[in-house]
Amino acid sequence: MLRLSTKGQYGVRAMFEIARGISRGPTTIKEISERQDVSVAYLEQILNTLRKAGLISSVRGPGGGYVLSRSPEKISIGAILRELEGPVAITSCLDPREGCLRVDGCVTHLLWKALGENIESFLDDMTLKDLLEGNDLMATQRRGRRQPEKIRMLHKS
Amino acid sequence: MLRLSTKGQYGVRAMFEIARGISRGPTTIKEISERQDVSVAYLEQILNTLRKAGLISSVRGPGGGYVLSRSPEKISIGAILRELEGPVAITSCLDPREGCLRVDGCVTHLLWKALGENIESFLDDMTLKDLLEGNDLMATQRRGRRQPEKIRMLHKS
DNA sequence: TAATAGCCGAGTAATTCTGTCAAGTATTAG
DNA sequence: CTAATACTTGACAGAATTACTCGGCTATTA
Repeated sequence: MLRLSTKGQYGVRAMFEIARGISRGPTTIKEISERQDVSVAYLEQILNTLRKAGLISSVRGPGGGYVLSRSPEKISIGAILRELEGPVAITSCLDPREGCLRVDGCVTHLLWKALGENIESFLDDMTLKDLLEGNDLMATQRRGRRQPEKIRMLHKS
Repeated sequence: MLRLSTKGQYGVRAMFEIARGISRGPTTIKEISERQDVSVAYLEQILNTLRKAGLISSVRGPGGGYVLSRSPEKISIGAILRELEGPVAITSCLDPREGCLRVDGCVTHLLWKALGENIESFLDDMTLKDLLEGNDLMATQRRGRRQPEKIRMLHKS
């Protein structure tokens, strides 16, 4: 229940790769493809959407690739997913692009709305920076470093 | 993004109708169909699943219908949805019925897991009783009654 | 000017969703 | 006992969505 499409998942993983490569300059589709095991053709489609949305920008020609349009802590997971999969909308009723006929007097409507807001605030609060820190942590956790705030939650299990 | 299937939605609405009809005895599929505007044939499928799961029980023959197997506050929305749509699993990786190859060292895995747990606790905490109270509230809210706890959240907008 | 790298639109196979349909079985009122 | 009521079950099918692929193009730079 409530599954995310591969497009959204791959999109987040691609953005993570671009963020991770910041110091090395633009990251190519080919690199992302190899590191995240997603086809080049599919990534083209995904990254194109994200570029048009202004989350990343591209550099063409040799030495080119993709770079983040702003710093990792300013790019939320929610922002990425919204571009690739549309707004959080548990039911079609709650999709601003569709609309609902029987809103009034519908308890379940309120229920789904509250759930949607819950999810959205989770996703909007989590950023690429958090993913980067979570990744650092996983790589070094045996050495007992200080754990970044939000990532601790990600590690309770 | 993250849409619930109609099966799950109708299932919750059907359970709400059965809960609402408690004082009148068994609720028939036909009644649910009329009140919630869902076809009888589709409801048969849905209610059958819920019956096999032990959430409702059926009474056959004239005067029959469906009744809750336990009291409304003991039936969570999460329990209903899990029967109709399987466990919360943002990605196939997190579906216990499937499994994941690349769990280790995958930050996004932790992210989706945390989101899933968040959603699940929301759904497991919300029960049919809350829906009933929310409904009462909507019917009488102009008269300034005391608002049940959880429903207040459902009314912040 | 050739190689690199992104840009773009169309198309398609597979899967999932959203139901319908037909033919039962159990129960009870009369 | 029988007719009407209601739930039970399995199969199936059309529509929509997903998850991609493919072919050809444009921009940049070494």
